[in-house]
Amino acid sequence: MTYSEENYIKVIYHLSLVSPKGINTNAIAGMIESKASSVTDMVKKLAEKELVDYQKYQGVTLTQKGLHAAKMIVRKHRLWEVFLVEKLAFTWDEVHDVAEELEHIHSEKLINRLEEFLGFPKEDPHGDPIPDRNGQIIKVEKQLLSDVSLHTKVICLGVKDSSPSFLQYLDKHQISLGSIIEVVNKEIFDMSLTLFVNNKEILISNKIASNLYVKLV
Amino acid sequence: MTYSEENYIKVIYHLSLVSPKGINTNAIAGMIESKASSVTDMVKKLAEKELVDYQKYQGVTLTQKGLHAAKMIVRKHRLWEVFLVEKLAFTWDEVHDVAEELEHIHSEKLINRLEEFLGFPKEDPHGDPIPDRNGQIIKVEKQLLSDVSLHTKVICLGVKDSSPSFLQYLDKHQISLGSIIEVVNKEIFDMSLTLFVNNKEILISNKIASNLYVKLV
DNA sequence: AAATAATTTTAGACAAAACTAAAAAATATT
DNA sequence: AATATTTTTTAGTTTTGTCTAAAATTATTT
Repeated sequence: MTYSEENYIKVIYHLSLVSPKGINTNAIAGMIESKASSVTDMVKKLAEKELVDYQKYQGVTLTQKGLHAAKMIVRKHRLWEVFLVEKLAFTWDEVHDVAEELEHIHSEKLINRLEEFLGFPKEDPHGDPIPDRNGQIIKVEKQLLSDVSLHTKVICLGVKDSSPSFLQYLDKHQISLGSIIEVVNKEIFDMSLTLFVNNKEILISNKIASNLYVKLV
Repeated sequence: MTYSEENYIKVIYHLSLVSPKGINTNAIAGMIESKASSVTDMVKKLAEKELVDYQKYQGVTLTQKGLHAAKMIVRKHRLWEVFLVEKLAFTWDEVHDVAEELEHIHSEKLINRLEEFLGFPKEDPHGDPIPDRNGQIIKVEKQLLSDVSLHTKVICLGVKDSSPSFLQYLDKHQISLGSIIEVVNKEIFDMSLTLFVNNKEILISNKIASNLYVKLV
């Protein structure tokens, strides 16, 4: 598989998680930052390689083979992100572009050894699950911090939005994966929250709260 | 710089270390495993980018800019090799192909952080020097084990030949970078050596000895 | 249901990086 | 020095992945 093919497969995978029907040409073009005609060309090639099912004008879906390939790319991306953050002290917002390149390194031995070296992490620094070597994904039932009821203690699992400005905001307020958060107050007027984190009280807007995934206890 | 351009620059660099004149088209083609005509094409492009000096029929030499680019690629290759061996338990003979891919990851921050994480190593697992972030290379005066005189203690620095069969031989006999070796006996007839390594005596042929770099003490 | 709008595909073109085959230049040989 | 050989370059294709512009199809609106 070429660099470009891998990117298409990855994008189709991410889009199918959101809408499980056939993925449209334009949606793919938007993500890849290319044109619809380029997507049609590539999709035909992927169909010939039996990585996707494709019928003219009906969009594409991944085959079993394509799904597995996609998961392996996501696995690599997320394991490299863990490496960058945990071992090389990258911040949340710095990892994505580098991982975008590293995910294309072709060596199963490398990625399996890396996984072992990192202690078989189950999630990446954004809280997204890391597929295991068979493509199995363990899902944690997570909810948005904005939906948590008053006086509940939760643990931070990840983010919904992963734009640099948001990730930098979290860094600044020392909220990271695994942070223990208690909802101390909810303001009815603007739905802002008062949290107890790191032995301090901090105030966050509803927009922040509705982009943070957490789970109970 | 594209993947392919980087490979050409790297090969030209390695060839210029051996013969410091203009590097011929055929030599490059041999290393890249391509054809002379392809090399001519690429060399023209590199000349336009001012990475090499090129005159028809006279071979190429790296410019300052090209030399620096080459050293940065070699730096990445060798740092990744150290990572693979020291952190992911790859053996000497397994690292090259993977490092060949990893050397093309474009992130200065990544490679500088990796260098720090590895403790600023000065040599890769084959004993070859690692250029620092400015392209500076520290050369250690090394000699071949076959040239060491009797009853001398030396430390293993690297290999001359790096074919898998040789590297596997060394692994099997537990000779690695940093191994302390004493030459206990030299057989005049076939120039084979008896070594004292790891508290054991082992016998090695002259061919082995003349492919191992060592330094005194 | 016809007309309009949006999406998708086709057709043809281009740039990068490789190739083959033939021409040109440099080396080597007699 | 003339000829033969090797090396290098040119010219013309090919493949991969992209593009624009036009045609075909599907979706939406009146």
